[in-house]
Amino acid sequence: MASLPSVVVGNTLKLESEFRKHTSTSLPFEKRNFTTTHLDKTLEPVCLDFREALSVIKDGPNFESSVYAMSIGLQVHSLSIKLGYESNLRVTNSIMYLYLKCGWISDAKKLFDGMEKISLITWNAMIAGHAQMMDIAEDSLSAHRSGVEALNIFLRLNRSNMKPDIFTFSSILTVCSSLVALEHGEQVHTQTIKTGFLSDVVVGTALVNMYSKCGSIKRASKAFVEMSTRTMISWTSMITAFSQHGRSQQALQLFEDMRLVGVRPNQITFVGVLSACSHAGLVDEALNYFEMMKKEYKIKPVMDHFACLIDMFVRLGKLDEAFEFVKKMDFEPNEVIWSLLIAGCRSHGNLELGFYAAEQLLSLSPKDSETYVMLLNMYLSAGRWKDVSRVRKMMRDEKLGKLKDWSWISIRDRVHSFKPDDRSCPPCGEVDILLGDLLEKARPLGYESQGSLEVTDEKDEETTFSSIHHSEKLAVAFGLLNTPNASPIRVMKSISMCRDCHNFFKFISVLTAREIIIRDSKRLHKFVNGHCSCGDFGSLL
DNA sequence: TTAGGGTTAG
Repeated sequence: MASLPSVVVGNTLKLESEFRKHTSTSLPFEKRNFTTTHLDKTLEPVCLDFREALSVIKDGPNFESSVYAMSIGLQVHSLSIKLGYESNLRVTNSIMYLYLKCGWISDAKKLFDGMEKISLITWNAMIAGHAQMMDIAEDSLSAHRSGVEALNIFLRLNRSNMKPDIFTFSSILTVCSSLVALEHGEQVHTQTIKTGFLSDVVVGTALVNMYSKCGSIKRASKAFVEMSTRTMISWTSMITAFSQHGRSQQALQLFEDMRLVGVRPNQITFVGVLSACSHAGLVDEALNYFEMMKKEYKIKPVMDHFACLIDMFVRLGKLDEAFEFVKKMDFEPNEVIWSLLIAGCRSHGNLELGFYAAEQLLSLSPKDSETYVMLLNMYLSAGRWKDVSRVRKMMRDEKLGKLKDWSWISIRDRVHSFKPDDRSCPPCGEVDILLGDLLEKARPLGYESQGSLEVTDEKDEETTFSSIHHSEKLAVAFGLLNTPNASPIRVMKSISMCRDCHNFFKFISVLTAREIIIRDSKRLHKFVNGHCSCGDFGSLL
């Protein structure tokens, strides 16, 4: 293998500093003084040490800058071919990571398919790259597709003559968590035991996270206890896991244990801690930890921390205090903060504050379909027709269509998808019969179908209709029919659950004596014996 | 001497 050019004509550092200058700014993307021509000029005299240049590009702090970095990446790629490094695995693998990180999936595939020889790192790049695609995907649908593709690549790797390593395992476990694919995750767990890679702290942490995200707090906790070493991230994962499962006391206890053994928490740890307080309505504790974070650990609060605190006040119905906190922030509230307040105002009947928050939210020109639908529902139920048509017009202007309601359930080696308007998906007859049957049984127990508001894309008018065919209902029914009695049902959903479905699953969990775990676009819902781990709060459509 | 992996609220 030819060695890489270590003598740099021009200056790699120059490229680095230019790149940093344009990406570390807090200016909104469109206001940055940043042009490709400018970068071309920077790049021109640079005959690169490819690794260094690429690592600079890949570490771009956000998606937009990464996309811009592609203009450099492409040039580096073609330069690498011109200079004869096409078959240099280190170079090619780096370029693969770059493409995948920037979301250029087809280019990565083209590169992968065209490579004469590949190494384990190439496989790992493809898997980790698809895993990261899940995070930057525009919607849950494409995120899900990336995840499934990552699983397929992992299967292909297993069938090849190469063996996965710690990097493969940690990536694929993350994919399993995002897909709520417990059975795949369990298989990977077994593999990590057989290969001895489970002792790796990153693999162990990924395993904790996988079990938690798949709804099994018991096994997450077991995996955590069995780790021989733990990093701050391992502790944070477990704290967050307890918090997400509504086990606030355990989350806080674990945080104290973490401090006791001298592991320093970070910003993300405190998000877990504060959200645990929020779930349990522990106002004093939350405020104490907030102070501790600032004073003892010198961690600057970010929007996420405020969101936890505001969420806490909103849950308790203390809307004025929530608003006070919003005013106290050093920065402008974002879409999430206003949405929290609006949801709170709706459930606690404080419409005036809700309308005020809605105006603030609209002035941020949100791009998220779900936000618009939430606003639309709010105005509709208040009979504010002027506002209804205003929001509709904004949605038209933003070219936002109907919410894409998809759900997935992973059973054994297969992932099954469901969408409400597709009556051709898996055996629909049986699913319909079961749903009808459950509906009949739920009514005497007190279930009332509420119907739900939805926005149609073509006719530009809302219709109220039964939510009986919402995708997660189909997926859960399919799961009930195709898994052993008493085993939990795990479903992933592309958008927020609606109130009606949320209510319905409580009854189903009683009627079928099953745990029903649904991860929607917002959070984890675990229905056990008529109750949901979200405490019936949270942004339901 | 190596390109690569794990944690964030609603």
